[in-house]
Amino acid sequence: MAGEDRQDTLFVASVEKGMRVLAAFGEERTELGLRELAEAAGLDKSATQRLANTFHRLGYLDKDAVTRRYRPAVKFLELANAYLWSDGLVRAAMPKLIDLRQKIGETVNLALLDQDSIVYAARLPSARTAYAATIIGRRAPALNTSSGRAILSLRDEEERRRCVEEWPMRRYTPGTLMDRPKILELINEAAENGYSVASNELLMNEVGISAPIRREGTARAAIQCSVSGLTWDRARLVKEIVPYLIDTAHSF
Amino acid sequence: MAGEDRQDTLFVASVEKGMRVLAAFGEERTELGLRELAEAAGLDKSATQRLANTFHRLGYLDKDAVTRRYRPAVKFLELANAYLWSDGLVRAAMPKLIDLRQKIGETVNLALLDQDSIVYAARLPSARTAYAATIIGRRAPALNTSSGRAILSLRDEEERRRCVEEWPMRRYTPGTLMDRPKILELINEAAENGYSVASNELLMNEVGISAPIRREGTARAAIQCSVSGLTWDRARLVKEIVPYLIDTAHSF
DNA sequence: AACGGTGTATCATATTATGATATCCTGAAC
DNA sequence: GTTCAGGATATCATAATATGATACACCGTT
Repeated sequence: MAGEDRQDTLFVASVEKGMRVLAAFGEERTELGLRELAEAAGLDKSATQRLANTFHRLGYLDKDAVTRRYRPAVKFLELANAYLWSDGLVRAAMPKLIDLRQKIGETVNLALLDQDSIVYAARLPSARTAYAATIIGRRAPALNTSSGRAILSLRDEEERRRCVEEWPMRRYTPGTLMDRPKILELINEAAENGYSVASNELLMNEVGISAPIRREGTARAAIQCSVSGLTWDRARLVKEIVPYLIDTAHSF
Repeated sequence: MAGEDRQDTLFVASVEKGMRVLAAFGEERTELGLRELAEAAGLDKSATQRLANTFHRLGYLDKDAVTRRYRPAVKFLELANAYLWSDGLVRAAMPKLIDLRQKIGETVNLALLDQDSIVYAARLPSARTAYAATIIGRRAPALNTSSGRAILSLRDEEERRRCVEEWPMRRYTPGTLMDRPKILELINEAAENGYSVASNELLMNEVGISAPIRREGTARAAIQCSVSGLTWDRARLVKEIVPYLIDTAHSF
């Protein structure tokens, strides 16, 4: 191939297609037939058939013998295990998260900043809550979470402003804050206080309080506590949770 | 291609090579240079270079700018998230695991049987423990775990015997039981009692107690409690943990 | 300064992955 | 019971890709 259509010989396009198949599954697509999978992955039907069959034979996708629909297999969890071993910050954080959850008796999570989102790498639920709030790997816009805002609060003002202007937002509840100036104000407030609070952003009646982890270079993680807005008010949070949260976040 | 070397047109070999690269990472290989990665994946150096570069561009591998070594990226967690949404049993189990952990105040896990191993799909640590015991995705031989034995206890005697004969074992501690007849005896005992106990198998001083989940067809999951062998004896376990464990396991 | 090992860049081409298409199967509608 | 539409499976000819080999650059060690 010549000119601008020259082949990129350091990129394996078949692998990219393959990963689009795996990435097609998620909260809203838990099992898919071939046609749906092709559509969700944006691929040709024949390619999807080959790729799905390949992943099935490799053990990454299960195929229902009756309905012929595909869904992720347990090997997906092994990939996550590899990540959890490779991230020194997650390894260092886990015992501290366990201690914190024991101490305050509420749900504790570890959020990592990844581009303009946060992704939960550890979830220590204290009591029953929505399933989405108990499993790792969930991604949410940084601007809409107390963790994202806490992490950004360690950036300088110019960069905070730029991030708030450019990064995406998403409404999860009627209470999700979509007002960018207000979000910037909350981030600046977090820079003052050392923690950030978000109410009803991802779940109704859920209050998230986060403190950024200061460790090695640009902050990319925060510890978050999650409590019920029905049983906690701001004063009580500041008194009973914030000191321990900040202590833990600063102990790295 | 003709004859027995005929191309398998439903299998994408490049994708298989790609997944070997991702699967090269794990507890003992948290970050790898190209040469190490090629060796671990059993691939040619050039192929490894292309595949690693591809995964890096797709966001699945991070590359250290200084050392040029690769390691898994956060997107691995998103793949796990997809699995956790797609497994109805894990979704159904989570609130029950949270309740059980609250009730007994000890670590609670959900183990899934996958071929001849168990893989942890949910981990609810109660107190500080080894990192390996707090993260999902870890795989262990079914025969060496209380969960594997509990699940097998629901199979008929003939199949139990066959599994104990054929499935692999692995020693983790000096206390890991490697005696197949003895393991079969413990599985039969679990069939009588409805739960299985394993001491010092994966970790020293750790006692695992598991009850199989009876739900839809062949049993493939168990709920496990993990306690310290230093503070619990068998009588106390039977009195204070087993009833709640079995109640939870039977509530599906 | 020399050398070995690792990572990067490039090459010619064999082989693979491709999109198109034919065929089969199944559930729904009539 | 028959027909039909849609989804899944199987197969094809070939364009394009992924390949292993190899040259080169760089860096740490001796």
